[in-house]
Amino acid sequence: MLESLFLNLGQHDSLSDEEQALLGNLMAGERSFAAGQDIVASGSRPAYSTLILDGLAARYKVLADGGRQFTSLQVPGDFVDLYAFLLKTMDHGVIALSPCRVILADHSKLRSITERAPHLTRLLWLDTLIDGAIHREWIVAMGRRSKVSHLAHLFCELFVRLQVVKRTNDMSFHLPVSQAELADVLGLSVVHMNRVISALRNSGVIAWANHTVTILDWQKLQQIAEFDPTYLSMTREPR
Amino acid sequence: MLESLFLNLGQHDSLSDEEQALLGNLMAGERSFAAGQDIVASGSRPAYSTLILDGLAARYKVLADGGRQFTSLQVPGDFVDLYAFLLKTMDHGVIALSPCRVILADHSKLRSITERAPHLTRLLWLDTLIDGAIHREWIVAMGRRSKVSHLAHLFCELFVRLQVVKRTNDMSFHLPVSQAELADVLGLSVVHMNRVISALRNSGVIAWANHTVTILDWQKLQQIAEFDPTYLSMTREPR
DNA sequence: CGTGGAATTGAGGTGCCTCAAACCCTGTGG
DNA sequence: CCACAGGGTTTGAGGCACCTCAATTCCACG
Repeated sequence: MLESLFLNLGQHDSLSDEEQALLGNLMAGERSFAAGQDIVASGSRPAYSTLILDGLAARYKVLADGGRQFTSLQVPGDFVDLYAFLLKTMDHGVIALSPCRVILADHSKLRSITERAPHLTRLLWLDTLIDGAIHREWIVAMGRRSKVSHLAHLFCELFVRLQVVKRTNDMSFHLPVSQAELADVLGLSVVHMNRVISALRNSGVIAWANHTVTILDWQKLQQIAEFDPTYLSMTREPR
Repeated sequence: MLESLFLNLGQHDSLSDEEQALLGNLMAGERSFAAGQDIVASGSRPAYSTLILDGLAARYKVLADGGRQFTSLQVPGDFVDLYAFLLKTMDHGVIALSPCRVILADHSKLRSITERAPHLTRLLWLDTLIDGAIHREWIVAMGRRSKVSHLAHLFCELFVRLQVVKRTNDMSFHLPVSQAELADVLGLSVVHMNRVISALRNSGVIAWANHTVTILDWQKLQQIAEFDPTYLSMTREPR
């Protein structure tokens, strides 16, 4: 059941049986959320962190004028709010974009891992660091890429991340979001989001139907995106 | 000499004398960098992390067309690349925006802290988590704020962060960057950056001369920025 | 004084916005 | 089985934000 978590953490360094057992003991209490529901509320002080088992979620902030911005997308095997363990107060919300099955990690147990399992602690820390690396990549995309390139980059990133947790199907993956939601990822209006998607479609590198993205030309998609996966730390080495 | 680091880490939770001593032992080897020099090169695999003692630095990425985007600004008391300890390979560079004095932390020593000092480990982890929180706020600013609001938000953030490490002077702080460099923070052209600055100046909430920003109306600046410092975790509590 | 980098201003073009309408699904009730 | 409702997608049109290219001014410094 924690397959995705093991795949996710295990791609950066090897996970011992003992560590897998510790994680098995850490994660407890499954929950389900419907699409559109808040998994974690902004301003709350959760006593546990949440791991996604199935589904797609996103972190977001809402501004006074009602504008919403997603700051990340979370896939199976991702902790949506591991940092809340130390940050304490949520300064943003986490919403389920599709039906989500999650499982919880008590902060008290996380704390005891930091007291007794340094290597596992480093791997969990690493998980939050990759989160940060993805944020930096998003900042670059928002600031200096064309919108088409930004979208291409997002697709590259999602494809690679989903591949790690075995949620791709050949060159396609499920992306259960509306164009309005995607617009809140890229920081665009719905109308313009639609035109950017059309442009990428018309260039023939991707297809998108039934909430499923198919990469038709991976080479060219990476080129449009200037995608370099280094920031995802996909090498297995001692950490 | 590690005053800024102690102020920075100590604002979130209390730092014991023992922990201060550990940090004193950790940090060794002072270096200086001139404005414009790379402190850490993109693609490198540093064996140590770098703490800023004095000066202003920034993380950045450069795209194929030459466009540059800063992904963060680093002030005294900040680790510029603490995450390299676990991420291993730098996927971006760090540049000195003003003359910088720094001091180093061997990754081997950092590792031993994670083996023997869990509370200090959590505080260092927290430091990287706040980094991430700042990134999320930047993403929101780039995606959904007006450019004037974005700039105002940046000034609010810098003022608060600099205040923590005692680098403000009443309501002013030193900001040794050109407008072209600021443009690479906000993701704008130099020309438009200049117009955004003018707009904020003309609204009477800030003054900016001799590389020094003076906040004339803190209330109103926060209002324009919709600034809520929660994300900076400026509360002292057990972590 | 002269010189080079930074700041500022002007002007014309493009990207992205908003408002608005049409179209296309899919699900639901008669 | 059809009609309709409602959300999502697509298209059109006019306007503002931000771009690029270019010129001018300002300043610090040799």
